Formats: sequence, C-alpha cells, structure tokens
Amino acid sequence: MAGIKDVARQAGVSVGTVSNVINRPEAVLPETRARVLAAIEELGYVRSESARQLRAGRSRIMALLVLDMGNPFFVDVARGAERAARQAGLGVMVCNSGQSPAEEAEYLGMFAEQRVCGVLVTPADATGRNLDSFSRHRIPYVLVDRVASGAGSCAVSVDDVRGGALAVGHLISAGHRSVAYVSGPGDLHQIRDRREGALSALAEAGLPPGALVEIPSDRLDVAAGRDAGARLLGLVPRPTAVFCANDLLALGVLQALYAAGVRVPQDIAIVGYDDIEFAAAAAVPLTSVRQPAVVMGRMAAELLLEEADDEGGTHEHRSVVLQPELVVRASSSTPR
Amino acid sequence: MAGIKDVARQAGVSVGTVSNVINRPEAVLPETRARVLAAIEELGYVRSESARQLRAGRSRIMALLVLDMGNPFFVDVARGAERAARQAGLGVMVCNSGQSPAEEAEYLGMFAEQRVCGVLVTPADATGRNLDSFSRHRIPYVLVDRVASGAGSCAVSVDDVRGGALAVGHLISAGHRSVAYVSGPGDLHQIRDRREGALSALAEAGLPPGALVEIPSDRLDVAAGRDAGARLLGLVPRPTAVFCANDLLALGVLQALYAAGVRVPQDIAIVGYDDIEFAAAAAVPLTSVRQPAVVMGRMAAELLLEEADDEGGTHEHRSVVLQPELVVRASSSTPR
DNA sequence: CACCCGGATTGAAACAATTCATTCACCGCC
DNA sequence: GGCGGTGAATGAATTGTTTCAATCCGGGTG
Repeated sequence: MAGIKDVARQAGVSVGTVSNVINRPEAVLPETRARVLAAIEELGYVRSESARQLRAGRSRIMALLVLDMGNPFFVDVARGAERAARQAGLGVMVCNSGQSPAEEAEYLGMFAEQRVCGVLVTPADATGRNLDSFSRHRIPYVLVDRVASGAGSCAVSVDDVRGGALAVGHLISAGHRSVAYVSGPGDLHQIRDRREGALSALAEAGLPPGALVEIPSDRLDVAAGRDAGARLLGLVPRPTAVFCANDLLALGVLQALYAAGVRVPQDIAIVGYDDIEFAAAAAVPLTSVRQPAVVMGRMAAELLLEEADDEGGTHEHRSVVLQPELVVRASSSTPR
Repeated sequence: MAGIKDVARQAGVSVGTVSNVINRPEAVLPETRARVLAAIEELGYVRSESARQLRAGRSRIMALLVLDMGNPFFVDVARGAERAARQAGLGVMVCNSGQSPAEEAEYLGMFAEQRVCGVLVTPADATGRNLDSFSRHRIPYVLVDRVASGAGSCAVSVDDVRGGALAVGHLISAGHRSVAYVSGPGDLHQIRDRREGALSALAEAGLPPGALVEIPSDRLDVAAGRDAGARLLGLVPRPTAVFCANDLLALGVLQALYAAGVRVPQDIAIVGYDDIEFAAAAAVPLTSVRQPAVVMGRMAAELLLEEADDEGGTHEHRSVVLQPELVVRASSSTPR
C-alpha cells in the first residue's frame, strides 16, 4: 500500500511537503499542491491513522462502554455521545460489558492499549476496582448513568432515587398499598437507588418498608422480566402493583401477566423505567420514568472532550445530575 | 507514559527481550521473564497498539457499518459479529450510516485510514459506488443483509423475496384481498425484494398487482410507522391488511391504528418483518417474518476472518443466503 | 551590489513497537 | 582442548507519519 514517501517521489517533492498538503494546505504553493493531490489520487494513497497516532501519542477515538446495547436506553445514550464526538472529529467505539466486571476490565485494557482519547463508561463493577486501576493510565473517563464516587472523574447521571420515588409515589396515590419491585443485579447503583426512592415514597405515605416486595433478577432483559412475572404471580398475597427497574423487565412482566390472563392495570398495575420507545407501543402502553438518555450521552461526551482537550491541567471534574420525569400511560392509569 | 524501552532499562534487558516476554513468553528464561514482568508491573506499562499496528500494517479491529443501531435487528447482527470477532481476538467498531450514502462514504474512509482488518457492511448506497471505491484499498469486506452484486466480496443475506411472499401469502390465505405495503427508502434492496415477494404471492393467488397498495416512507423507524399508519387510515377503499417492511414501522402503524380506534386484527391485520424481541410484546403481539440476525452477524464475521487470514490469495468469495420464517401472532390471526 | 527578509521546501528526528540476523555463553563430544 | 550445536539475549532496521530547524530562492532595500 502506498505511503507518504511514494506520493512524495511521484510528485517530485519531499515527504514534509506532502504532509503539509494534507494538514496545512494553505502553506503550500497551489501548483505544488495540485501536483501532490494528483499523485495522491493516482496512487490511491490513504494516510495511516496508526502512524499519526503513534506520533501524536493518542488516537482520535472515544470509547463508550455500556451495560447492554440490546437496551434501547443505551442506544440512545450512544446516539447522543456519537453526535457530540463526531462534531469534534472523533470516532466512537461502542462496546458492551454485559454487566460483567471481567468483560469490563478486558475492554478497559483494550482501550488503554488503543490509547483512546477517553472513555465513557457505565460501570458494571460497583467496587470501582476496574476504574481505579484504569485511572493509572491517565486516560480521562466520564461515568455515565452513575454519580461520581470520589473525585476521580466527571459524571453524568439521572437522579434515580427521585425516579424511584416518582414511580412508587404515583402507584400509591393511585391507591396501591403493596408494590412489588422487580430489581436487577444487586451491585448496580441504578437498581439500588431506584429501590431507595421507592422506599422513601412508601415512608412518605406512612407505609411500612414491607409494603415493597422485592422480586430479584440477575439480568435486565425481557426474558428476565417474563421470569420475574411468573414469580410475581406466585406471591401470596399478591401485590396489586409492580415497579420494574427498567422497561425491558416491565415488558417481560407484562407478557407473563398477559399470558396468565391477568389484566393490566385492573388486576395489577405496572410502572417501568427508562421510557424506551417501545414502552409506548407495548401490549398495554407502559407507564414509565423517562430518562434524558440522548442528552446524557451528549453531555458525557462533551465533558470528556473538555477534559481531553485540557492542556494546562486546569480541568475540574464535574458531576451533572439530570432529572427524570414520570410518563403515565395505560399500564397504571386505572386504580383497581 | 512508559514505553518498552523504559521497561527494558528497568529490568536490565534489551527491548527485544521485553517484546519476547510479551509475545513469546516461552522463549525467555523464567528468571528473566519474572524480572521483566515485575518491571512492567512497576512502571504500569501498556503496550501501544498503534505502534504494533504500524509495524503489522493493519489493526486488530473489525468494522461493522449498519443502517441503524436503533433497530434491534441490527443490534442482534452486531451481537453475532462481535462474538465471532472476539473469539478471534479482534475488537469490533460499530457505526451507523443512518441510510445515508454520504455518511457511509465518510465511515468507509475512516475505516481505510484505520487500516481495519475488514468491514462488515449493510450498504446504504444501492449504486455500490461507495464500495467500489472502497475496494481499491484492498481491505476485505462482507456484505450483510444484501446479496453480492458482482463478485467483489462475500455476502450473507436472508431471502427477502421469500420473506415478502411468506408475509403476503399468509395474509391472502387469511382471506385478505387488498394489502397495503408500508415500504422504506426505495433504494434499499431489502425493501424492494420484500415488495417483489409480496407481488409474487399476489400473482400466485391470481390477484392483480394493484391489490398491493404501497405506502411509501423514507425512514424505517417507529415514528415513520405512525406517519404511515395515518396515511393508511386515509386510503379509500381501505386495505384490510398491511405488510410493513420492518417491525419498527409495524409498531408505529399499530400505534396509529390503536389511537384511531381501529381494531387489529379485526379491522386491519398487520404483518411486520424482522421479528425483533419487542414484536412479541406489542400492543397486539405482532405477526412477523423472523430473520436469523445473530447467525447472520456471526457468519459474516467468520467469512471476513477467513478472507482476512487468507495469505495465499486462495480465498474464493461466497454468498450465503439464509431462510426467513413466518411467526404468526395475534396481529394477523383472525381473518375479518 | 550586498544584504536581508519572507515564504516555500526540505530532510532528519521522533514516536513505540516487532523482527531477525547476530552474538554470546555454555555444554557435550570427539 | 577444540569444535559444533543450542538456547538466550541483543540491538539495529523497519514501519508511516508529523514536526521543526535548516535551507533555498527571489525580490526589495540601503
């Protein structure tokens, strides 16, 4: 494959001039420039990004490590991040950790080798161990959908405690006195915060913590939701409402209830979380807590760019907390 | 940041030895190896992927360029591809063209600069111009969800003509005599093939081509589906069934019909395409044409790896065509 | 006519790894 | 004791770019 030297020879100039044509065209005589461009065209020259990177010390790629790209919520986050990154001329590399700290560690290692200019990450590892060791590499990172622990980085999150309170407060005010919480992997902060919010809503209404019945789940997808739905049906006494840690779970629960002939919302009301696009199109349109996912992705990318571009070491880490919003639909609208 | 030379100095060996410790540990005396590993640990050394790439001539990243990551179908394709790639020790870079030939061209250019080891691409550009000019770079690529045009590459696709025929054949045998086709961007092969299949099913049943009423759409998402649904309601006479070019459109149509009080399937039957996970969880569970998306991603990645690993120039391009499968659910099950 | 200045161009150094021919030390064998 | 062979370690060459000090050339000025 043709390199810059071949182009230089073909055009009868030095390599430096070719480099200038590519990077600072105005510094080259138009005639020379034309000759070089012709040579580039003729040889089909494409500059090698690895060589540039080697010289520059870091690549022009931003990494995004999310829990699950099968969740439309994260797809939206990715969309927001990508838009911001491309505006700055950067590529984005999107990867899934699948909520596995081991996978997360592997990807972080890969990012370090690639010398990415920064990482947006939704941590799968509540201990923070992965990120601790990652920070040795001096590669800036921004936490997404998670508040900053310590002051090692910027973070963009949504107030999950408030989101949980909104969801369960809504159910309580619709007359429900016993609510199931279909949770997810216990080591995810999001899940814990949403529960905490749910409990605070109960407390505020004067209900005991026992009014929240947890249905644990180790994944956050539709299949896990179906499974949780089946367990919900077996509970005695059966709660009259269920709050799900995300919409995928909620859709699964809804399917399980539907299959068992249980009416939603008459027999059991459902509230989900994330307000993914499919929530509105569900069998019974789903009440959900909307998160500004695209905005979150965009802001995270912007914070990262700011930190990465910071030469003088003047960057100060910031934590942005966005507010969720309850969207009421049919799945919870008629109290029993 | 520490380089291989710093490690060598720290451990009191040469750079070659450090490289050997990393790449061929068995060729180094255990004692030396331990000393080097200790130095690596102490200095927090991470090898530079760009330097390796520069020497190797190509990177260890495979690119995947799809039409829209907001479509769960492509998320599944990505999952399949990623699994296969990681098994071979490669990273995957997933990008959206958003069905725009210009974006596609931009991404392909970026992949060439990155010297990716190969590209999996769902072309957005029916002219094939982008890929034609891309093939100059000698970077192998595999067409995904598209039959090979010419013999320039491998391809993995699903028989869309048959898929369209399955969908409309099903509707005809349920008694429908007039079917709307909510299409998508006219320059996408998938869309055209599905229509062709639909027409062939009509012909086989002795119905005129006019029995298929096309409702054009320029995007393939839920919002476009809602829009198409509104237009469907305005048609006189109104078709009794609608076949949508993908499930996102179908979900949008379903929402629009639901909002207008039109019953599905009693008043209008709906068939979608892709059988994404959310199709089964829809307001009325959606009949759909299932595509083996994960398998497609995996096979495409495997074909690419085979071509990329081929040293002797013995590789022969292959086209794999998978078969779709009709999944009947409530949205079409009761003929009017 | 000598001098200087500016813009255009040059060419070598640096980046961080891999590779490979070479060196080195040591062992056993004749 | 010399010799060949072997396993381990070496270090220079290579990869393609960017950058920057140095060079070159032409024209204007004193």
